[in-house]
Amino acid sequence: MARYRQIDREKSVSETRQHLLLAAMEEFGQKGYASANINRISEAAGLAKGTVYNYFPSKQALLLTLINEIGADHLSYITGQVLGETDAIRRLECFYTAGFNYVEKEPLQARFLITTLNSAEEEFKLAMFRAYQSMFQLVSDEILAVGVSQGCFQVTDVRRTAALLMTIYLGTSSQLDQNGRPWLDPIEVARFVLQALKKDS
Amino acid sequence: MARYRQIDREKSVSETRQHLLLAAMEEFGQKGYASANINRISEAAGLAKGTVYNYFPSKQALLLTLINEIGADHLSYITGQVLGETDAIRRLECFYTAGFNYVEKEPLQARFLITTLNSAEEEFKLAMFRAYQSMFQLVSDEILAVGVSQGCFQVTDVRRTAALLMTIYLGTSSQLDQNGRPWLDPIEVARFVLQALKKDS
Amino acid sequence: MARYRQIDREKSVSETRQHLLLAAMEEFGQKGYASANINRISEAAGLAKGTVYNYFPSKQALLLTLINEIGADHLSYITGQVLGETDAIRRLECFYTAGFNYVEKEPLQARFLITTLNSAEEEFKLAMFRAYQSMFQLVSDEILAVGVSQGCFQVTDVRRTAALLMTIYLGTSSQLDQNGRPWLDPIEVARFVLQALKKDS
Amino acid sequence: MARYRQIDREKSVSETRQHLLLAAMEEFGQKGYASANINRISEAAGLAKGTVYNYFPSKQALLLTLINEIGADHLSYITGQVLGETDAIRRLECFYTAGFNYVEKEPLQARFLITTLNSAEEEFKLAMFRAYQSMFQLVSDEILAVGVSQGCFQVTDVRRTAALLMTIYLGTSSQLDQNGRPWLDPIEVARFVLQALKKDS
DNA sequence: GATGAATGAGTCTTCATTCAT
DNA sequence: AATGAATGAAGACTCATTCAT
Repeated sequence: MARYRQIDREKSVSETRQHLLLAAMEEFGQKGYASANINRISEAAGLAKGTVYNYFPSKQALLLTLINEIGADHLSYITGQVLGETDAIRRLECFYTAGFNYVEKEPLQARFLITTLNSAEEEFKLAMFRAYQSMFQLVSDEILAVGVSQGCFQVTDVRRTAALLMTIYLGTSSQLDQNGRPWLDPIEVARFVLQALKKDS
Repeated sequence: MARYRQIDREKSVSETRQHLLLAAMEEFGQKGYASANINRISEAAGLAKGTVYNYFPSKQALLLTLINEIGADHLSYITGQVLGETDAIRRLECFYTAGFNYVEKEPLQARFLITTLNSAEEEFKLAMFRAYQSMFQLVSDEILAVGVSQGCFQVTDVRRTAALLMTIYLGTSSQLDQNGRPWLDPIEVARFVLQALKKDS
Repeated sequence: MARYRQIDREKSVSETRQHLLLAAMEEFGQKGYASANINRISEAAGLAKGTVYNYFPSKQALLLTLINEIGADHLSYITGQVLGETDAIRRLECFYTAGFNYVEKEPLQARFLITTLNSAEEEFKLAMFRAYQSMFQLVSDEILAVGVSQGCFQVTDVRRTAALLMTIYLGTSSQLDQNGRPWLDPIEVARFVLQALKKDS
Repeated sequence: MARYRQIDREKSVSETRQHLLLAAMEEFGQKGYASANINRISEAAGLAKGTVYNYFPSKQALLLTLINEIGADHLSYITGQVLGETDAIRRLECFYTAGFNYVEKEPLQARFLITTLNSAEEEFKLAMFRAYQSMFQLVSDEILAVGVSQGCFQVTDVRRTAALLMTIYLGTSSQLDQNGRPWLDPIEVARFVLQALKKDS
């Protein structure tokens, strides 16, 4: 019963998987989990309806895979840049700059992450939080705590402040203009935050 | 076949409408638009399946009505309190305090607003933005601009800063703990923001 | 979106339910659980595809309902007739006669019961056994035990013998000819069994 | 893309076929035709998904092959033992004993046969009947007719009685306990039947 | 012969919506 | 106004089968 389309045979299994993940990322990012359509994902990846299920056992599993893979990508992108600096102030600037860069460089990934983070489904929100635990650590341990010990930040509660900084990052970086580019400026945001954190002299 | 409930007839039309809106608010707030279920809403309102359609022409219209009604409620709550103050700094504090109070006082409304604001469906996000236009005006005209003219805030771009303050409000007030109460403290948040805005002297 | 067929409004809810059960009985009886098609059932009942789900929450629940309802019907039919006799020999004859009559009178029910009893799905077989527990009791307590105490049967193990008699009933009554009528004769079967049970004098 | 397993090449074509038949027998025996899964069969046989189709043109053909092969095996096992006896009474005892032995010795085969015989699909039931034609002949010609001519059985209708004896065999031998062993005792069953058949003296 | 990725028809199930009562 | 039975489009998922390698 199975009739083959003129398959480009240069497409390897892992490439197909990547195409599916890409298509799924777009679909989930655009529609959210509940409205995402699995058949559309297969077809957007150039495959037949049921083919996603050769790669992922369920819609849910597909989303969870994406959360982990893209979350890790996002994280390593930001972590890499932040830890490239030693000065806490530069690290904080870098956090916002890298974060906004990610949105510009990988708008689909960014959109997916924001949509999923804001998803109404508790389960996926939780998975996102788990995936972002390390980013929270980054902000609290490698930026705030370092800034305090370097004497440039004044922070009463590191965890709450870290939560605030992440909230600001997530909120501002997801405000996009018509063209899907961030509307605010990471430098401005960083300046705002630094002003709030800086030690009164 | 339709038999009337022998219900005390004190339930007026507008009360029924309110029950529906209440039930819908909970459902949409909990599940999001796509996963919300119209039957569940009817039943939670103590009505039969089809009755919602006597009040609202579609699921979509129901949500849009809610966005406008609850948005307006939220807005007037905050506006009322903010404009009760004259000092810009007090207004800003009041903005965050009132905002957080709203979440504690009307958790269902707040949850609905957050969920809808974060909804994946562009249409509803837009409706929310329209409904929140006035809140944006409040922050930029009645808080920031006033603070600048009172000489206590230093702001380079009022609109962007207003966007930032609203982002901070929306982000922080939606971080709830296990019990559904805000995790961060509005005073702390206000202090953070004031620190960032205050004029170097 | 719902467009109505020219509904015969004389059809009450419970009639619809009965139509569905009837259609389901035929479908399950003919195809077995796994191959039965829920949409076909709705349509055979003169309803639209999804309508079964207004009456039964799932394919499985529909089958279980049938097992219980038809099982009880079958049981009461046979029990009624058997207990109408007092003599154990007459009761045994009556057991087979009534059983075969049921097959002729209610061929669809009978077919459903046989198919389900032989179903490959453990779950449904179990439900059938539960539903038939009482028939087993009937054979062992009201036929065999009575026959022993009346001195006309000689039985070493009542339970095993009851199992054998039920096996014979189920096996012979499900052997149908081209026209769907039992091929063997209940009287003959009863004579065979009586011969095997009768006390050597 | 196809890489050969570095498997010792002692596995001949016919061995592979046997593995497939074995795996299929288990699957069909456990799940029935409709719920049986061809992929699971391939995998249980240690082969890739598509490989079944090098041996059998379709799921259906695979089942039909099994019916014939296992039916023949079953038949020859029983026939061999029955015809080893000359006395009709011994033959009848032997029929049940051998039959029950088969269930204990080859539980998978037996389960397959029972499941298929009870299958809801007419087609397969028919194939089973064809495969069992000879067993029916055995009972009627080599047991009953012989018994009659030896003067030890009294039978009015040989064909119907043969059908009854087979029904009893199939019904009793498929009643298994928790451990998958026959619950009834072939000797008891044979005694029951002999009692029913024996000539009144 | 063996492989397994791809196919796509088919099935259960959900649910917004309609409308006769 | 309220009811709720009926509708049917839509979507997640299964799986027998094909065929390029």
